[in-house]
Amino acid sequence: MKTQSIFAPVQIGRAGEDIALQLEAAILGEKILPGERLPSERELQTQFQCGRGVIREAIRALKQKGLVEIRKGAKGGAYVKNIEVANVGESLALFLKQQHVCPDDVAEFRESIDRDITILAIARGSVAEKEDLVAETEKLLEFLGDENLDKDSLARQDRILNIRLAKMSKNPIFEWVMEAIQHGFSSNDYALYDDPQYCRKIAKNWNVTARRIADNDPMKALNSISAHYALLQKCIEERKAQSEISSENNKVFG
Amino acid sequence: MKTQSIFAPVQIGRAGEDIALQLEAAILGEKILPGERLPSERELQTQFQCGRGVIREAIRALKQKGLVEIRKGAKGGAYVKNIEVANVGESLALFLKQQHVCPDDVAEFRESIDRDITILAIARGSVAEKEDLVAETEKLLEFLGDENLDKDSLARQDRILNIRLAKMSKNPIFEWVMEAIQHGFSSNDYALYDDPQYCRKIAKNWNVTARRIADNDPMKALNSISAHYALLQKCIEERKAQSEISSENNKVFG
DNA sequence: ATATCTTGTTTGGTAGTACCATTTATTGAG
DNA sequence: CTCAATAAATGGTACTACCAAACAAGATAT
Repeated sequence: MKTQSIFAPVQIGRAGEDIALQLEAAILGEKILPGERLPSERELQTQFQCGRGVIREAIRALKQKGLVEIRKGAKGGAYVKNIEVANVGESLALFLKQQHVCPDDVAEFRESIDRDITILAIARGSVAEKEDLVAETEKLLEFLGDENLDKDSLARQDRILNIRLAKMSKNPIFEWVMEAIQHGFSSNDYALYDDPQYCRKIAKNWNVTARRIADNDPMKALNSISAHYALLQKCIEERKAQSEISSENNKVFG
Repeated sequence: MKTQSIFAPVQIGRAGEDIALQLEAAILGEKILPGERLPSERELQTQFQCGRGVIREAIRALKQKGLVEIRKGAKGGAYVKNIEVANVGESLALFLKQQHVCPDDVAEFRESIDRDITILAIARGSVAEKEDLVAETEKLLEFLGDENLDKDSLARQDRILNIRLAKMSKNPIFEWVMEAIQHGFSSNDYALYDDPQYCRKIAKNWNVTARRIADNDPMKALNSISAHYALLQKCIEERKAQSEISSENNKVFG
């Protein structure tokens, strides 16, 4: 029960954000290392001299940012963890969704990035990595041989290839961007794998590209990359033409 | 107010997350448009049949994602807004910080993106835009002429130039990536502007690059871009050598 | 009649309590 | 020693009460 003197420090408004910032600073400043846990909510409540709700909101913010993982029960609490690319990807995906980004722009961007990555991968990837990449593309061809074309498997394998190639650039940012873009915009590729014809072409193209990378032939590899996206563009266009009829508006909550 | 039928009550654990997802879906599904507001916390409390704390946490999550903006007072509440690149940038910045991404990698990535953008900008930018870009670079040179080198002004102008160039690519994704990267990693550029010598070189380089873009000379323009990042790399290295001393460890909780 | 002040209402922000569900640690029976 | 019952720690939820800010409408002064 403090009588509000005029000199009283203003704790007004947004205490939760303050606390969140302090905790975030502590984590980023590595005062609390990944694997360790923050004090319990009730403990923080006494340390910060505030209600538990405020603490909860602060911790929730950290959780949303991917800085901590929350566990229940005894020995539970907010455990500091390493941020995963998925978090950034989610953020980007949300953004792309809300902005109604046109698929062509995404494809164009991906092609540019892919070309950049390919150049770096040829220059920096080890022989083993390059051979591995070729092997993975051959897995893709195998999937294709199966009778029941499993769309999910194909999409997953495509994703693996992209990430593996990105890793070979030895620059984590390219890897991140690739993950984020894939996370945010896999729908187009998915559509691509709906059509068995495109499917075959894409798989073959991947294989050729990988071989050219293994052969350290940048120019031809870039050609393959461009061909890949030319296919994707074509597929997008066809799909656009088709889906101009079906414009469903399903209400989610009724 | 006939918003009642939109949301469904929740029973099982993690009610807060459920609610956050429902609200998010409503926003992304454009049931609630930007500029409009969600029902008040107390209203949602009755609609979802739960405590107000849960509602608050859900709304806070939306706020953290940048989906809503919260205002106090009458006519206050959670107003839906368009997600800004800043949100993606923040998320990225956090990631880069915690992962200790090395500045060289960031510079390399930026150079790649810049080159991609430049090609597109030459191909798609209007004559007016190109001349405008040159004019902006000359502003940079003017700043340089002033006695009191205002670091902030220079950094801001540099940022403006990057964004303007990105805009000329006519692909919003490049623009966003550029914004995100700048937001997440401006410190290096800042360091660059600390040194008047680099400052002058960079400004001159910008001007040359802009002219080459205006002249529709891709190869020479790319050369300038590479020169720009060579300067940045050099600056980063020098800085790295200097700052190998400062390492403070302050404990927060005791 | 217009401008300004006062008051009331709405709404988010915070504090606090109580209770539940889950997880881990401890204890006691066999 | 093993395993089940119990206790303790901790997040999850509900509810209440009050504060602070923003806005609206009415009352008052000029």
